[in-house]
Amino acid sequence: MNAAPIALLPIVTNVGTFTAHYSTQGLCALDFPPAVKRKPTRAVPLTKTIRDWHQLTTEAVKALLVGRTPRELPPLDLSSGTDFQRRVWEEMTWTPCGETRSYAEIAQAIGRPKAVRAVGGACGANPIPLLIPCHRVLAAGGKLGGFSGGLEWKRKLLAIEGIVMC
DNA sequence: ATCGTCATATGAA
DNA sequence: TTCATATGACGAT
Repeated sequence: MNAAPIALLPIVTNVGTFTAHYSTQGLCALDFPPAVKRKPTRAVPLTKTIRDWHQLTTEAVKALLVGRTPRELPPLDLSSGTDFQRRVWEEMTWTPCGETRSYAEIAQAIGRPKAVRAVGGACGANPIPLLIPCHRVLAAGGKLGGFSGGLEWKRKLLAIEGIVMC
C-alpha cells in the first residue's frame, strides 16, 4: 500500500511544465517546472484510469494557475505521509482560493495547538503542492514563511489569487 | 525593524 | 536519542 510511482506525465502550462506522478492509488506527487526540461518517462503503458486521472490533474492545475478553484480533483495517494502529516494536508485542503491561514491556525484546527513548528515540517513534506494549497499558509504577521518549490513560486501563486505581499 | 533565545511537536537518522 | 525544522512569542538592541 505505498506510493510507488508507476507513471510520470507532463502538464504543459504557460509557466512551465509540471510533472505528475501516479501510483496505483492516484496522484502521489506533483513537481514544479524544473529549470531544465526533463524528458517525461513512463514505466508502464497508460491505463484508461491513469489517463482519466491525468485529465483531472491537468484541469485542476490550469484552473489554479488562473486563480480558480478546481471543479474536481483526481484521487490523491497520500500514503507516503505519517498520520500527522496527512491530517495537516487534509486540513490545508479546506483553505479556499484567495484566503490564507497561518501555521498556528492549522495547528489549532487539527487539535494540536502547540505543534506549529511540526505543521511547518508537514508543509515541507507535502508531495502535491498546488492541489494541496500549502502556498496559502503564511507565518504569523503575514510573513511569507517558506516553500519547498522556492519562495518565488509561493509569491507568484499568491499573486494569482489576488494576495500581494508587502 | 532585526536579532537572539527559548519553548515545543514531529520526523529522520 | 540526537538533530533539524516552511513557527511563534518575547525581550534587547
